[in-house]
Amino acid sequence: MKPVRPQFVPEPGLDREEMLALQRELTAAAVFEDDLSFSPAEVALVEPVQSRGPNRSGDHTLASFSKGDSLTLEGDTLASNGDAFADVDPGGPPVVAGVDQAFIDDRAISAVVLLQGRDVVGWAHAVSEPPIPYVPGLLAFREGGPIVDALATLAVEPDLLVFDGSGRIHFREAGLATHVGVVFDCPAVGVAKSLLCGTPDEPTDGRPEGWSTPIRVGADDDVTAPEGTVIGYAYQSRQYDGEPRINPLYVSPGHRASAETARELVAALSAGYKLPEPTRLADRFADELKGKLANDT
DNA sequence: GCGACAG
DNA sequence: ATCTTGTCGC
Repeated sequence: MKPVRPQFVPEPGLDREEMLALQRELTAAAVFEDDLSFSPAEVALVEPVQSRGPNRSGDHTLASFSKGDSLTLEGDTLASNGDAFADVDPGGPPVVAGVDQAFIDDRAISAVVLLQGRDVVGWAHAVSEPPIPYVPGLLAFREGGPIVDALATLAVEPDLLVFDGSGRIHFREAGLATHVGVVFDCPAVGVAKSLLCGTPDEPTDGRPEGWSTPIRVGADDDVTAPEGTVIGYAYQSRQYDGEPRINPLYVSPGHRASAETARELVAALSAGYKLPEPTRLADRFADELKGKLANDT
């Protein structure tokens, strides 16, 4: 896929004010309403993808992303591979991309896994040097570039992008999911493991599986959206029966999805683990790449 | 000035 | 994000 709005690609070398300015422009282009070509029910998963047997084509194994995953090191963005897409079913369920990152010293590994229903139909990755350190509110300028590079190698257009990080739950409503979603003008949702900003309607501790509560802009919250706006949801994707101790997920719209739909999509994509399958698999993929990269270098 | 803050 | 053993439970 190609960036539809290259002017918003997070390039290195910007100072803080320029990054903030870019985020404000980006937010104006973001759509926090449903503009999807499918419904959450169409991406519903019942069981974890990795526990299934050989898929339709029979040669993908999630335990080792073994098909076409050789690493090629060249240039600043050192590697990417957008191959292995022969298995996409044109008439099948929506294609969902999960995106995550891992780090080794001063290198960032961006990993993308493509899911169509319960089939892994492709993956891609990019290795690069993070332009800036982690700064709350500026994550897209640290991880966004390599992610765009990896996504750009995809031979098919995903119907949905799922990120590990916030979307609209962000000081300027311009989290990683929103930023990259707008760059590709692709429906996107953000899935964070902790809350960046905003206020839950109710306390989130010890909630049962399936529970959720809105995240709103409170009077004391430093968020550009009007007070009272629902910018996301706390969603309990998994919980233990006995002593509840799993924290909820913080789901928010990235682009072209409402907060409610973002929550429903994440619920439909969850299959027994805390993280929804796309993000969980991307996380595993990133770890695997990290291991291979640690040796070779 | 102090605090709080995705990954 | 990353550094990491054992441990409780299905």
